[in-house]
Amino acid sequence: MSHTAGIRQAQKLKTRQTLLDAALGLLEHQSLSSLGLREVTRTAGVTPTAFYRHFDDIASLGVALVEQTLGSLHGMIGAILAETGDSEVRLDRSVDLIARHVREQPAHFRFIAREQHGGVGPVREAIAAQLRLFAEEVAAALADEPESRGWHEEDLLMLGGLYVDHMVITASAMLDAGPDGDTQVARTARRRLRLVTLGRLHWLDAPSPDAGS
Amino acid sequence: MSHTAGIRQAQKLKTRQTLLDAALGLLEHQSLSSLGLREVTRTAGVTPTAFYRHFDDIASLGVALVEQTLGSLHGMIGAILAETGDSEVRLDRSVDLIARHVREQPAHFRFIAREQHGGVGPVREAIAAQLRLFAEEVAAALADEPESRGWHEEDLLMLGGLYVDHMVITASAMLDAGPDGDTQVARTARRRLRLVTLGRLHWLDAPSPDAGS
DNA sequence: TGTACATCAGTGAACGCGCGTTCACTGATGTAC
DNA sequence: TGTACATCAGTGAACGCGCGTTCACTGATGTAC
Repeated sequence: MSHTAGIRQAQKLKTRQTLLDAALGLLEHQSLSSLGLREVTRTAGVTPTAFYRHFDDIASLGVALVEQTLGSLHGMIGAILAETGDSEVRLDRSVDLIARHVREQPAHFRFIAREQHGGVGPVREAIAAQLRLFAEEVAAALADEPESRGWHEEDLLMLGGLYVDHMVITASAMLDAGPDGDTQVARTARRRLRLVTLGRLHWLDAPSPDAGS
Repeated sequence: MSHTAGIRQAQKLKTRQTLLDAALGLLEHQSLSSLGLREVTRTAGVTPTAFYRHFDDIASLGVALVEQTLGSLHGMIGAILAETGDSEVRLDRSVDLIARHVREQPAHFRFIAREQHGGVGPVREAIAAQLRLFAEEVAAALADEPESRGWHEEDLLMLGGLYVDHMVITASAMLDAGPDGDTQVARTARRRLRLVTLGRLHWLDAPSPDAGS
């Protein structure tokens, strides 16, 4: 049986997490492809060889980091989608929520923004897959709203992707702006969202050019 | 005087360009921060030490690459903005133009997308500065259109930035999709642009929440 | 035009260094009886 | 509960390798007279 904690297993997981945390910290000022195995283990306080007990190489540590990092953001997406009330208020709250998360865990957002188009293939693919899931989640939530009556599924997915991409862009812009520029970035982000929302409300007014083909 | 070609200077510029081209080629499959000086000179066919006759280090080669790469894209922005006619047609043409440029010089777009949030500070800043310029160019062009009557300058800049960001996102998505997925990406990109354009047309219908403060 | 000297882009050898990976190991944890 | 053996997370020494950077150099190009 294995219902006990398992001291060995617990220690192993702890070391693994230490390695992931060390890597995430280092990645705040460099990209994954320039991150060294020895650099990570040095920061984590373990021997270089210990690394191989947990990951094949830096790339697979990167993939694990993607899953952990974007997993922690699922809660955020949920919170945004659960918002109700006036659309203007919801919009403000969404931007505030992103801003708060970015301030609370900047390293996570920095990592995703940096590696989304970075030099490590498997990591890029892992991020793309997760963001696609997010877009689908958002699309599904949008589908339940009255404003989405009559929308094609493809268009809902397009809109979901638009929102997710803008979430990433906004987060990244906030990181670049620093704590002082936050307000201005949030202000612009809110306007962009408002414009997209306006487009959404008038989507069905316009004839769809390729509806018949 | 120096109105003559200057054989020495011409040769130096040629070598410099060879280094830049070699680097751009290598950057198709890795990021700048993992690019080695020796790797570049080996590909360019010169001695490692020759590198220092042209650049202080890899980072400053990166900055030079940004200027050259985004310089070549100014023409594209101009071409898109010069389009006239039905808004639906303009929109299609814009996406086609991006698609063509991405197919013709994938390495340039890949480099910008990758290093926009990459690990090399000076390069990140150079890209951000250039994209800001692009956004201002677009905003200025939008200001001349009848649809922009009554718009605040700040909102025009917001819209310009929105278009530029989407250009980058679209280009990046096309690179990821490869030649087969191009059509689908272009299709989604067109819909996103249409939605943004719809939002634009109804921007002044809605009351601006912070107009009075 | 011809000569004598200066410049300087690119060379080639050399350096010290940190890297990723291997290997045999140690000792705490887990398991069978 | 106690003992004897198995497992395996983490150690520490060692390796070969490519890196960025230095230095004195060479020889074609540029310049002054």
